[in-house]
Amino acid sequence: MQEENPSSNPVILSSDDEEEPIKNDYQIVLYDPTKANANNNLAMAVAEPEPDPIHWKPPLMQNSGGGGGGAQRVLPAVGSFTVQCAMCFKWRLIPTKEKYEEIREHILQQPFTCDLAKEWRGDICCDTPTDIEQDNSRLWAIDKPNISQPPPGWERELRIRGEGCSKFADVYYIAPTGKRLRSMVEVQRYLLEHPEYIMQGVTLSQFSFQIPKPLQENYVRKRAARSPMPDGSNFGMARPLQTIAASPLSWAAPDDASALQISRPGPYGFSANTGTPPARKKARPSANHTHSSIPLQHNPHKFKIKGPRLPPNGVYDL
DNA sequence: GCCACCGGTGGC
DNA sequence: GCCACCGGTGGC
Repeated sequence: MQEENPSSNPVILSSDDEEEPIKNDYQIVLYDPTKANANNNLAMAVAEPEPDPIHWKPPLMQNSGGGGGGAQRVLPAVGSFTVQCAMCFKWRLIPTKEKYEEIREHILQQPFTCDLAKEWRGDICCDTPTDIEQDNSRLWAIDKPNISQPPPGWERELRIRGEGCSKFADVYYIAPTGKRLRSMVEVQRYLLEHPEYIMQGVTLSQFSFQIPKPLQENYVRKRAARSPMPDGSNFGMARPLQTIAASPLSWAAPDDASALQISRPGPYGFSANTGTPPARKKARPSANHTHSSIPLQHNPHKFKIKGPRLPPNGVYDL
């Protein structure tokens, strides 16, 4: 495993070939040209190449509906998708989101290679120059592998949050009725209320709310420490107060080069060079690298949900 | 009033 | 630190 890059640059740099393209064999990467009308890949890059949180200003918002609480930040839409060839490590743009989801669904079992791109680009092969260089002009994020395609008629929507937010992105599923669902619990509830989908064969295993991981270090604001007092109290505060005068980022976590595990593939890391997942304090069943099937898929009819806000037995029947 | 977006929390 | 979930809120 190569050392992580302490700078804020993406780790997979130096474009292509020679310079060992890094540990990630066939990572899927979403990249985001950071703004609308960026239908087209090339160098849209409205974004400042240098992340500068202090002076960062949201680009003009081309209104997409309601606002959020607090400071408004732009949510760039993912404009394009790219997948790395497992043979030559070059990036290949995937023409549609649907195609991308199709590839992603079985990426572990069926690694992507340039050959597969012949389907939409007949003349392509591993000798063809890379479609896109990894540089600072775009926001790069490593997606999770083996996410089911949404059921027919449903859409999986990924919304990237602005820099400095507490999370990188949100996943929503849009039901055929237009209803937006934002968690497994909500999907569960919705399916129970609309048994027709269950009759059609829709199961929870077809949903995943996993989000990609940004390569840019510190894109996501780090969470303040909990319960700093020895006695467990927190001076009555759940977190540091963010005053109006303070920059939203002024109390962000201090610079910390050690916080860079962003450069690795996610918990499901599909880095063929290492074959090892990032070290975790505790191996969680669903994050176990040794079995590569989709989490939740083992028993499509019974889905055990972790977490506090659950039915008493923690098990939903579908 | 709706809902898109963001923050925060508990658990691991 | 990451994940899953969901409440709050402000713009529309």
